[in-house]
Amino acid sequence: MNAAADTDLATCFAALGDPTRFAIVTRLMTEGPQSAGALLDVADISAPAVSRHLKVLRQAGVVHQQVDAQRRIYSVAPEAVQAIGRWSMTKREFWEGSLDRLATVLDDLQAE
Amino acid sequence: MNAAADTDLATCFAALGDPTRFAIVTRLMTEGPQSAGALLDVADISAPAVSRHLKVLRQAGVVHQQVDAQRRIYSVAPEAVQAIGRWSMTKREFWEGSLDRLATVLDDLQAE
DNA sequence: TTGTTAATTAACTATTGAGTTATTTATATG
DNA sequence: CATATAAATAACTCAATAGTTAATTAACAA
Repeated sequence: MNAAADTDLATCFAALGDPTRFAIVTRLMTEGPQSAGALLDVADISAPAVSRHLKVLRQAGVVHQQVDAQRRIYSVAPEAVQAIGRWSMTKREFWEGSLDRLATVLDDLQAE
Repeated sequence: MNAAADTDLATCFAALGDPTRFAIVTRLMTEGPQSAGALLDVADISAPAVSRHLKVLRQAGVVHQQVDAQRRIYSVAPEAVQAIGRWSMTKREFWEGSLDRLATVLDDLQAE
């Protein structure tokens, strides 16, 4: 809601705006936490390139890093995805005529 | 849900990732639709710069343009904000233990 | 110790992107 | 018609970013 939170959100969007990083985050969400090396095939790029993308995501607070011996295990930060959802929801008057219809959207999601 | 939709979402995130563009979108949502000229003071930049930001937002589907004589009136595209919200919601298992708690979050939002 | 694996950092290149001023397009108005 | 207003496009500069290969750091294993 405040200026600082908005800045963080824009940073978050910027991090997710890169196709490779979006693919990394999608992969981590659908397949669960994995190492930097396991993420190498999300795009046809080198290990250092993936490493730098992960650094951007980490600094934006989109992913968390967990050390396991030589491996670094990455996972999606729930708070980040939640923050994006909250942003959309607080602006919902722009995509919904009334709060009543929100239930319908949620019902649709459950039906998927 | 499909690959094309994901690409669009990443484009959307990229558009919102720039601080100036995020400010433009926030302004349009809180104050309602307005002309390119009226948006000039969202940042200390020239009119052509604002114009180009609006073009990026329009091409990403984040804003709509409406012609009114010489003026171009811009407004936030509800579908874009909704799409972002849906993305977050479909991934909610990463930020919520169960669907039950979703109601609590929505209650919090209503209480704001 | 020595070698292997995992990942990051360093150094560099090429492209993209955001900004500028000047110009063009289009509409309204004296 | 001539001029003013509104916005976009053109042409350009500079900084940021995404990619590369080579080198470094760190932990495990023979």
